[in-house]
Amino acid sequence: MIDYKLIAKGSSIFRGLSEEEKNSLLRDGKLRHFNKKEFLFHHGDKLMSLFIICSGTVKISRSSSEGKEKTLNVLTAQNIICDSRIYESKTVHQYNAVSVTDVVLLEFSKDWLRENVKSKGEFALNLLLELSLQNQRIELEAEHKASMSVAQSLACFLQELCLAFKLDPKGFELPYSKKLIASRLGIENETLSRALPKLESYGIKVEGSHVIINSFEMIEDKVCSSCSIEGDCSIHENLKRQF
Amino acid sequence: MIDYKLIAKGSSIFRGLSEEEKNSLLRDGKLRHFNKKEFLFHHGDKLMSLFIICSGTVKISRSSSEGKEKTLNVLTAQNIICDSRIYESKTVHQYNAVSVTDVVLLEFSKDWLRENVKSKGEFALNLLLELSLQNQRIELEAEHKASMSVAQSLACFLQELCLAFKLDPKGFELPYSKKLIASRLGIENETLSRALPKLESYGIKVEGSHVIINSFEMIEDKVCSSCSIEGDCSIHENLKRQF
DNA sequence: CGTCATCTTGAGGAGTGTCAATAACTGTGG
DNA sequence: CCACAGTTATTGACACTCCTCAAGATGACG
Repeated sequence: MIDYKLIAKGSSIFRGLSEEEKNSLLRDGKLRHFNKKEFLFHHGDKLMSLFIICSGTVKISRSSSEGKEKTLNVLTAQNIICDSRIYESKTVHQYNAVSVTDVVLLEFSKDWLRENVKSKGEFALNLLLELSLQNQRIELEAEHKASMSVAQSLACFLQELCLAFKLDPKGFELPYSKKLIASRLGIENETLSRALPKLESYGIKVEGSHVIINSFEMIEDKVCSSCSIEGDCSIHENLKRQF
Repeated sequence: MIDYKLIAKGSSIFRGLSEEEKNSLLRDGKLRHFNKKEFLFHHGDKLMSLFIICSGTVKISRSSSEGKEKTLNVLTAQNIICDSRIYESKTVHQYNAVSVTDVVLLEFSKDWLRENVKSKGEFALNLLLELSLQNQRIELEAEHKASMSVAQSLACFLQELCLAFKLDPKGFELPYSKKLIASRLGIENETLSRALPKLESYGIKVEGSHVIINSFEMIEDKVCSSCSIEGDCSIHENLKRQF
């Protein structure tokens, strides 16, 4: 029997809280199970809860008016699924959330969130930090997409993936399909295919779904140079927590 | 003598608070004056404060490694200038903030913010809402940039501008230069110039800096359809507060 | 072993960035 | 008030990147 609450306890939104506080907060969570390719919620559903992922992978997506589906994020254990509209008084989900694998979640109500933000100052600060990190990630991605070629974005993405999943750079399998990666990067499948051979110039070799990373220069050169002038770059820390 | 604190009191982060609370919070603000084209802070400066704009216009920008400057946002009275890294323990600014016109601000310290988040639950909720709206704006813009042509983005932008500044659609002057608009939209000046004539098909005519908007179809069709399935679209409300 | 989804490869085209030249505007000092 | 310099805006030619459509190739799975 896996202790899902123990996993959830490691989520960043509980950081710095006492054991009692964590347990008290977690007591209100409702355990939910989903099979793969199930919708956790649809765009347009009434927004009632936030979730903490205990196991599995969840895709956050939106389908545009032209029928195309854009993947906004791919989340795994200890990440929270929290539509940022939850802080508005009465709204609907802006996204779809679909399980990629089998998934276990803890569900918390909107009211639980508001109550605990008001009464627990430390918790409020954690949420503000979480939201601000999300903010930074979105901004950074927008910036990357504007200023880098597809090959560069992809190199960056693979290196982040390797760090986030703690995979062996000397050789690992892609944790999810190229189709999902393309959608996540906001490009077409064909464009992704064509970018793969170009990665050799960044010290990355991809054959099928097998990846070998010889250098992390993209992250060193690009991400860090754009995030801070000082040497103490916190982006790697943040990346690990946000994937 | 203008009462700058009265203007600041109207900022969204104080919403729902009592008069006493507002006054107590505002008591800690330090009034700052800047001439036009002055830096409020540079990318890399130690992050110490947040600001509320009392009058004037401020450009938030970042200069990329290739020396190009990207405008991330343009802010005016009652907006807050708050680098989202303020919620991290010890960091530096990620952006530059430069005054476009003469500017008056109220400055509040990072510690002031943390203390009041902890002790005033309603204030914490306001900040979470503010941050989540920022989040939504960035996401929406990224999405627009990916799915719309420059002419569409521009039409959208001008219509938002008109609403945000409460300008007369039948004829108004651009509140800031085309160069700044291009930078704000993440495009080249030349591309902006070439997009202007195309706006006629969206019911917008631009000659020099004079703009006439005959219909708001872009906002109706594009923005609202992408933000919510339900009829009660809150984006106009949000737009007005975020410009 | 056949079916369906995923992935790869090719050819063509639309849109935006780049470079360069010129025009319009702004502000300054004489 | 004008002359000048510096910025901002427009227009043209061209290159490059990515998207689209189309056809195969590969792989997963019943």
